[in-house]
Amino acid sequence: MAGAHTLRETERHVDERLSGMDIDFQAMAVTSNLFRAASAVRNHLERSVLAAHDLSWSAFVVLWVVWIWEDIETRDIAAEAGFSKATLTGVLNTLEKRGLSTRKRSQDDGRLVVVSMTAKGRKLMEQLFPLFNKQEQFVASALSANAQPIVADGLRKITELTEPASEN
Amino acid sequence: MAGAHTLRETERHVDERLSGMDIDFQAMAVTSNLFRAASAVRNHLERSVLAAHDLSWSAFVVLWVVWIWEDIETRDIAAEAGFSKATLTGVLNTLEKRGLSTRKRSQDDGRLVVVSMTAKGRKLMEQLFPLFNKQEQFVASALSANAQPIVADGLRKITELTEPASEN
DNA sequence: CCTAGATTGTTTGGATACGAACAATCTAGA
DNA sequence: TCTAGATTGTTCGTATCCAAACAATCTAGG
Repeated sequence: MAGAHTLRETERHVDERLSGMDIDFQAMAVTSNLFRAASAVRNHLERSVLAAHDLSWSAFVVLWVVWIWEDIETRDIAAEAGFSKATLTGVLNTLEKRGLSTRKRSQDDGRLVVVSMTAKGRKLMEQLFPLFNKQEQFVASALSANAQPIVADGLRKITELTEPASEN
Repeated sequence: MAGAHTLRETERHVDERLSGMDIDFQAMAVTSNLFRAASAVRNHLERSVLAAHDLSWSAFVVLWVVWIWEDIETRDIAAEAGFSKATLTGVLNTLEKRGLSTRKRSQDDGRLVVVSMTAKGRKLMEQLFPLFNKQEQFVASALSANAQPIVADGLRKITELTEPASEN
């Protein structure tokens, strides 16, 4: 990541390059920092927590959603986790092969599939999530106690504004 | 995305599910909102700006970096854009095929490759980036004028804390 | 009861991304 | 000068991800 230029160097260079144009630099800083932060944090969490358990990022996200909601329909997992149902099919195959989750057809509606965790999967999450949260704490420690809720709130508002109504 | 549950519903459900454990909920909110926001914003920008020009996200990022830095070495592009040099090779092939950028070997060091934009690529960015920035402005409008620099700053600090020293 | 349309999960085909191996090139030390 | 090791961009194999097409199932309207 980091590379040859610091964040500040880059921002300064960008300012110069776009000086003639009518650009909202503050808005640009918000989005570009958003992507760099998300990518850096994801990498950090993958390396510090997930790699040791050979879990991909999306596998962990699905595991998390299922753990939280318990007996959740796949269409809801996809919506909650934030990727397509095609992708979800593959991830669920992997988790099932590893004995971490199971699928069963809904009795009410034959089109639906309900996912639930195995005891093994639950045990894994009970062990894994505290470690994960410790690293989340490390990430958040970059912010002052005052700034933390402002940032979390701001990100939530951004999500609500830009997230499409539904569908995947 | 959005799905069956609102963000608030989810947070409440999570709170209940983890009530017994020693979890830093504030830190969890920061990171989980970070990922949802990044994904939602990326989708929004892809659909509202990039799709019309048939540009992938990473193609646009590379184009942006080259546009800003002008005659940049590929190793620096990869670092700046945030993905591996293997990925960069593919993206540069695509951009070159479309006549948006060119590669040439460095004269000082035969291992290095220097990338620069074509006139066509420059024209595209001059047309495209203001539209892109308009949407960035829309994204940032989710935040109050006070909150914008706090969020941008917070994200920068998170990046600096979690980004590995270098290497890709 | 029947059927056209809607909904859901899976499959398919193609795009995107990365680590490891590789060839070309540079550099430091004898 | 010569050579072992380091650095760089590309290739290769593999994993991940998505949109579109598809089959199974449900639902609304006659």
